[in-house]
Amino acid sequence: MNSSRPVTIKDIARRFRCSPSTVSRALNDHPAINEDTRKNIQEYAKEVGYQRNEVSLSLLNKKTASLGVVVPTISNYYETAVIEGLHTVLQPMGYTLNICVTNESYLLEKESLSKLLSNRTEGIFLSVSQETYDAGYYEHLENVIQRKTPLIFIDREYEDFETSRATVDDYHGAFAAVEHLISIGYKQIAHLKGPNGLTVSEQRFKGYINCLKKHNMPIREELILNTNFNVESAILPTKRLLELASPPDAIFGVNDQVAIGAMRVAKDKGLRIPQDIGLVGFDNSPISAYTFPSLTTVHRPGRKIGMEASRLFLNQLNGSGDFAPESIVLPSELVIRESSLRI
Amino acid sequence: MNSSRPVTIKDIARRFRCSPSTVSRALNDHPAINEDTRKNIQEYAKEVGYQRNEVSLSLLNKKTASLGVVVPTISNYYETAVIEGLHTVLQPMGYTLNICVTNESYLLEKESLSKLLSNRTEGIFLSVSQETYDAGYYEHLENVIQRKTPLIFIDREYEDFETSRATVDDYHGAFAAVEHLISIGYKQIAHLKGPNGLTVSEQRFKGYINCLKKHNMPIREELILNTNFNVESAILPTKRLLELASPPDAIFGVNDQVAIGAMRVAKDKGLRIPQDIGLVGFDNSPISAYTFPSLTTVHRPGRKIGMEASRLFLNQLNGSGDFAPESIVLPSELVIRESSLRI
DNA sequence: ATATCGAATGCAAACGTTTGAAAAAATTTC
DNA sequence: GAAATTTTTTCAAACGTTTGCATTCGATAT
Repeated sequence: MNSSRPVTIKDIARRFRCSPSTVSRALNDHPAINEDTRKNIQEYAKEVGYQRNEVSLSLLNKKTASLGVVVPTISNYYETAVIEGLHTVLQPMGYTLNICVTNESYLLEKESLSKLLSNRTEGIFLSVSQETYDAGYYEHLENVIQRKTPLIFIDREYEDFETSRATVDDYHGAFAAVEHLISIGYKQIAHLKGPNGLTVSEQRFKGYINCLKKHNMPIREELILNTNFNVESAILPTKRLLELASPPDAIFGVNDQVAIGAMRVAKDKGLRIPQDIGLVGFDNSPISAYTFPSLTTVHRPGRKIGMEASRLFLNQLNGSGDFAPESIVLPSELVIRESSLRI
Repeated sequence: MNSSRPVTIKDIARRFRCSPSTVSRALNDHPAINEDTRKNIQEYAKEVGYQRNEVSLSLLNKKTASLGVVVPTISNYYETAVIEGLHTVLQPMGYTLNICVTNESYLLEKESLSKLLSNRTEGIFLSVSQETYDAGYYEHLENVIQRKTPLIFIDREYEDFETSRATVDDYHGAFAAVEHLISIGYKQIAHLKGPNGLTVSEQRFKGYINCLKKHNMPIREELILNTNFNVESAILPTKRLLELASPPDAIFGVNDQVAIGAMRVAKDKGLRIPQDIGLVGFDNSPISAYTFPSLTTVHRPGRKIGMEASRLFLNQLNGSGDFAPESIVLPSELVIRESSLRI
């Protein structure tokens, strides 16, 4: 029972009738320690499985080597890709990642951040939740900034903070996607938009609109409907689109999930893709290459985003006092597959 | 610059010319504190954004409220589902999850565990890496057990440890999958096996073998090839299978990824699925429902596994001294789709 | 024999918080 | 106005580790 208490430096000191300082120095190969003492102590420590209590060190040095990652969800491919990217860079540097999932809830986001600050996390990667944006609150962020804890926005962001951020060029990706549909010859292009207010949604929406404008195509309000980033949320809106008197001949979904939902509905209605209706998604999730027909989409480099975000964090950390926030915008890339290739 | 140092209880005490104890008690609504004092201190604390240093508390109470999750990867659907399940139960209880990715490497696994122990993590969920099993080392685990840190195995496990574990009934899932193929009328059923040694691989393999035996079907060694759980690793083995003088008329893949890899190769060879060759996977990952044809598979309840594992952890934590490890085995369930439905 | 030096070790403070026990202050009682 | 009582506050130790400075102990040089 008692054996479960971890061995401390004091325990070892008692055993050798010496002071904790000596043990500490012996374990850390301090030169001023007698060779024999050092060897004996190190051997004994190994034998009893001594493991330095990093908590006490954290307190002493005010360094925790832990970072917070606050994301709306981890069940999407993209988010895990980002986390993997963060991991790739930061785990080898000794950082520990504390993953917090907000489920798109403002309250959970607030609590997560508060918890991370209490735990003296050394940096926070944040992709804000949908509710947060809707609510328009950002006191919980003020808090982080006041602490001068490096805060890196990932993808979803607030425009009005002096922080670093890593985002994908959603605007041009969307623009390219829609332009591709136009070039194929689609005339009535609908958009299944993401939730209002989020930068991601709005940028893609803007790309859609501006591309239509550029090509002098009419913007039909009834062809723009909101969805929620997941498959289910696309079902009803797509049905409504296809039941219109003048239905669209192509749909640009805010992400792959939504496009796949639309694909389902279209197939159920007996429409042929891409002959009767063209489809484009966004994300280039692995699944998009295996749907039937395979889905034209816009590649979003999640792993790279994670790695870039790490870099931004490290820059801010090592930056001397006069730190200037950086914004990294990675290009997105159109991936043309079958779902839009009407000949 | 200086403003970034977090406000401490001592700072507040100085401000009110009182002792830290008073501040601490005031903040914690201790009854023995004067109402006015309490209010003033609380107000001021809020104003300056005081946030309790949990690190110091961890040291004092020997409780860190953090748990380790050590997994080979997070880029598969199943793993993230498990993590989500863990999250669902444990985040509301105030636990923080430290995710460590081993990339199937023994060394990384060892280091991760060591780090988690040093950080005085209160429990560890472990899905052992492939290399670890191959190497046969388990000293790093002895260490965890010696510390009496609750260790919960997830899916991949060692047989010979007295720990709790949550696994899916791979054996019967595989058995059902193969039996389904047989019932449809497939005669030459190949198996793309996972890496040798891992329980997951071996159980599914055993299900495959025993089902063939039960139905008096010959076991052809050349129809059993190893893969690595990912799409790419299935390509070559499948090619070899299809180039045999007497090729299989069905393939049971160790997971969906592998089955999808096989599907790719089969289609490239001009084979029709399920008419010319039947395919079954394992996992019921979201992608499996959207491949063409959709993939027959075995559902593996990742979220549930995560939640059950949490329960096991909590049991062990709250259990009085005489703790007996539990093994939870969740049933897997055959999901029949198009890839095996030859009429 | 004593001063000097170098090597090895110990002391004490610090990180931020909580908490039982003691002390101080305020209030009540006679 | 003093004693008793209650309310409020402070003291000190503890958690585990590191580290500048002081100390001790031999040994060497004078």
